[in-house]
Amino acid sequence: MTTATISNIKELPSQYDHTAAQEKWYPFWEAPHPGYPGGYFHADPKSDKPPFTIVIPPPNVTGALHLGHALNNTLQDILCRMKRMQGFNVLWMPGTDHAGIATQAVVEKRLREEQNLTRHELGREGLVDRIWQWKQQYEKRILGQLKQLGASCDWQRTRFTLDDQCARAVRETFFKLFKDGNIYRGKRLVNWDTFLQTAVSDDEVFHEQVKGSFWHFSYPVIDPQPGEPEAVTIATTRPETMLGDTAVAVHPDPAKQLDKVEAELKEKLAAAPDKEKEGIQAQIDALAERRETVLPRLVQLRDMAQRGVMLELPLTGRQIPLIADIWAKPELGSGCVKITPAHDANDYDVWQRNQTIGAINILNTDGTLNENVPEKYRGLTVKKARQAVIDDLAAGGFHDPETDVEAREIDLAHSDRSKTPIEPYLADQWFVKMDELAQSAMDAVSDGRVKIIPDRYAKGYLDWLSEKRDWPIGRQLWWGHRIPVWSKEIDKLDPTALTNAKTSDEGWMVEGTFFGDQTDINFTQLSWVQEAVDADSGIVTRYVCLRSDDESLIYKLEAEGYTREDDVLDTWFSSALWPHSTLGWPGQTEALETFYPTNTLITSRDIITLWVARMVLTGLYNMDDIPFDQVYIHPKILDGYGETMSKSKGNGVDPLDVIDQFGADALRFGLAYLTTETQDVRMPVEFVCPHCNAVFKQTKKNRVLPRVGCDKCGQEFHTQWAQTEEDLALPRGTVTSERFELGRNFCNKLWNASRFALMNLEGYDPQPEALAPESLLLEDRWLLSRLATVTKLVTEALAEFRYADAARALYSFAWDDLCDFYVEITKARFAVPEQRGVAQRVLAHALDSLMRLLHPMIPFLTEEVWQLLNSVAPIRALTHPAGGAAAESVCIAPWPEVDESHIDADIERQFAQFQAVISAVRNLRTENNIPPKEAVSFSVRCDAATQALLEPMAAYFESMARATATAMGSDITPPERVASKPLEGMEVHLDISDFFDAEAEKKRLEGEQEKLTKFAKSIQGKLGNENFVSRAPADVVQAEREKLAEVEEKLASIEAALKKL
RNA sequence: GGGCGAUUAGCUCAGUUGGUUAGAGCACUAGCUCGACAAGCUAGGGGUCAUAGGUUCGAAUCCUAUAUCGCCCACCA
Repeated sequence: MTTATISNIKELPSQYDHTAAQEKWYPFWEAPHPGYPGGYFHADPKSDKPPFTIVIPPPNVTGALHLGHALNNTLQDILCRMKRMQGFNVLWMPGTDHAGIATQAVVEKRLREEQNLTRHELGREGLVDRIWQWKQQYEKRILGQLKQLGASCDWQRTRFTLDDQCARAVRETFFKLFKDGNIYRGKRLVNWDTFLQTAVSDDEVFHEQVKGSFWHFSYPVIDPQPGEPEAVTIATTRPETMLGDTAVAVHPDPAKQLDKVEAELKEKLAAAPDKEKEGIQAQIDALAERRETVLPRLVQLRDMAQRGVMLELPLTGRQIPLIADIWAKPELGSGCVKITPAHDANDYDVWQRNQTIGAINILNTDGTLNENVPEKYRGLTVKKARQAVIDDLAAGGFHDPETDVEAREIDLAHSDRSKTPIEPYLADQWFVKMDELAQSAMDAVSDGRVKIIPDRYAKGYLDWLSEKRDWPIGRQLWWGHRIPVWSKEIDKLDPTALTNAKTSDEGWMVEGTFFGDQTDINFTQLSWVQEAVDADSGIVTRYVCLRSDDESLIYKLEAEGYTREDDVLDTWFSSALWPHSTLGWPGQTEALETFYPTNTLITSRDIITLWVARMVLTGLYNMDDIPFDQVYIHPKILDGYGETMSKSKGNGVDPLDVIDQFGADALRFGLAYLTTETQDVRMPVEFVCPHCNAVFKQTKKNRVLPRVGCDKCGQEFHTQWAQTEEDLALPRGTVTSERFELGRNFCNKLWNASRFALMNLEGYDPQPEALAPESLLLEDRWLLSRLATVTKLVTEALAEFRYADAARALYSFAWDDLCDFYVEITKARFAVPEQRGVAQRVLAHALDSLMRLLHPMIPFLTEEVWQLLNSVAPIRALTHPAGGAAAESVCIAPWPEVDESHIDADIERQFAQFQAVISAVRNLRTENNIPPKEAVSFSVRCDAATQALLEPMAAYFESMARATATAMGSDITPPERVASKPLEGMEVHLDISDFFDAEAEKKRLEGEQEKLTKFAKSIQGKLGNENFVSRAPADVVQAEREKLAEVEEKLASIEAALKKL
């Protein structure tokens, strides 16, 4: 450990060396210490301290961390470090997330680019191996970044959502849900990429306007009654899908719907600006016309639908029903709409409401038409089939190519990865039933067991859950937890086909017949079965869910002809278990016992539903208890243009770049300082030129370029986009933000204030007795009062996640109070031997407390200073020095207690008078152009009490303003030539005989006079208002009167001074 | 389309149940290398609190509308 002596303290650099501190103290914290065999960050479940647990939102192993992660983890670390100091047994559980789609996509992309291989060529195992390699590399990098940041995680417990322990929790949960009947197999529309032959998630889909057409067709009505329409007209942009139509819909109450639309339009019209009124009126007129032309027909059709009328679906020989459904819009087109549930999301919803119509999938996985369409269209691509269908419909008289087609811009979905159009595709899918689970998670928040902070975010959480939409959990990927279900089509007459599978608590193997005479494995404990009958074919499929990953069991199952599901589980399925799976569940571990439920979750708002809600629900389901009792949602970091930071935009900032340049402490303090309740953090991004170190703004243009030329020196450097060897040969330009200068400057200020204190603690004597209160001077009591106030404020603010408030309070205390005043004052006191001791003790104590209060935000610097303090002044308590030496590390030092007895408003007011006089003297000096080196003298007219408090401060006026107080009191006579400044209850006169500049002083006084006159007028205006005097509270009126008197007094003295000039 | 949030100094942000002359950091101006700190010190300049109404003795703060921006969700036959 550091053994600092006074002499080497004098050699400490005048700039804080963040790199050295980071390298020194992180390993120190992780090393074993007496009472902490696993290091300070390791949580022992056997500890008798109360537990405090946070689980990290596991970062994706997709890539490196960005500033958003830095913020998220800084906020968690601040809380953890504070709680540790407050005597809690803190567990911060670290880990990473396998992030199915994102990670697999990144690795596949690399595979294509580097080796020109597709995943199919590599095979499932090969690809998964590749991804594991990627994961090892990035996990290391991510965890390294967190350590650089100073995160005090319990690294010995690091987990990964795809490791064995998490896998066990996933299987157990899936099994439980399966057994409870909460998992079922259904159909789901997915975004199908016919080129890559895979489903892609919504956020991997981009929309592009393309030119297309809008075709009108008519479907004949079968056996219309006299007077009824003989055909219905529908329109589509995708004619080929008509081969999969299973119904045509009309609105169930077209008249009412038209009324509703009209009412909405009228409302809009009333509120609309004039320029839009015309357009809206036209729409209303069109609507009125529709009532005449279209509505009677729609009413007829609606009645026909209710009668069960069928339509002929041309080209297919099929008949489809006319149905009544709200999806049909009477205000649009013909008012009728074709329903293709397997290839359109809205039509899919219509099917959900009208189950009998069925759904027909007409596509193969490669995008060609399948066996569900008439033979002549089979095998055709969508494009070819479209033309064939149009031609055949025209030939059959169902479509007139001359009149029944119009050009239209279509917003077409494309796959981000293959850039080909997306086909909505009906795929088999596993679902989790959400009704009860969602309700339980809603209840936990509505009844306050889980508190979401700020509480406005609870609304989104509850709204989303209240839809209780079943959770599709399968993903057509290879990277993830493979669904633990095996299936086989079985003969209905198979004697092992079971009917009681779902009802028996013992499982389905009651008779032990499944594996013949196999009795070596207790299969019933490890599996559960569901059976499904396909309505059309009558084929029975049996699904066996395995709880264990026992190889021999799997072997036997597969030997029986069962095949495993290809799909893996949604990444959120494993993340949802994070709070309990990481603690060992389903094992009944000591850690789980001690640390579950966890206390606080800190995350960003975009995953409240995807992640937070699901953790609550699985926590309640698996553990029968909430996973955490509060969730703090922190702001997002945006760039200088107000856009979210992302790698793909190129506006991301690597925290390591910031740490290199400014230090982890500066990064952390800067982030905490910016974390306010309502605001997102806007952070202009700059390039740092590696050639000349110039910093210049990143623009929307240059942020996506592989090479950028420096604004200052013109030389080029490469960015994150560099791919070619040529670009990469250039030096790398880092990306940063000047926002962190605040933190760096503050750290440097703290460092130098600490250096000053350490240098002046020579001969420091802790003394066995408490410091006698009467030995404290005004400034000592003032500092202690401020310290107690700030301690209270910071403690309360951090408990309520008001990070910015805490950071601002500490910044202002350290800089404005401690450095600008107390330290300056002690310079004079240290010069006087008999005043040294008390000032040293107060200073050491204040610095000690400040380091502890700052440690959660600024861990490295505070540790550095703490260790130096320990070597110079090991005992620093003010009132109980017998308690012995300070803790061996600030990270386990007790959190400062608020000493209420120190808080003294009178003292603070008195000190403010001193500050006002100092400030007045300095101002008068500057305004009268008196050089700083010149000594001046001044006098203060004031009452006896003020005189008593100011007189002992004479030495400080000398040292801080180079001014000698010549007279103080009520009857002083200022010298002939003075510059005067009236203050509250005082008047400061600076003797300017040697620097007399009548013009300058006159100008100054007149300026001040003008301001005060204006102010006086505004107060007089208020007081002259009868209503104000009679209605405002008496104390407010009184305060205004006193204010006015004050101002008038000041004006009088300025007038006097002017007259004298 | 629905929901949420924002708009305060050139920039990034504070501003407590409505009550001093609306604050901070950066940037800017002037001056300062006195033994903590030039990443600093001292003193300054700079704001019609987005706009329009309303409530009130009194509005940056409360209400209504508008504009602009951002985020989440839904939708786009």
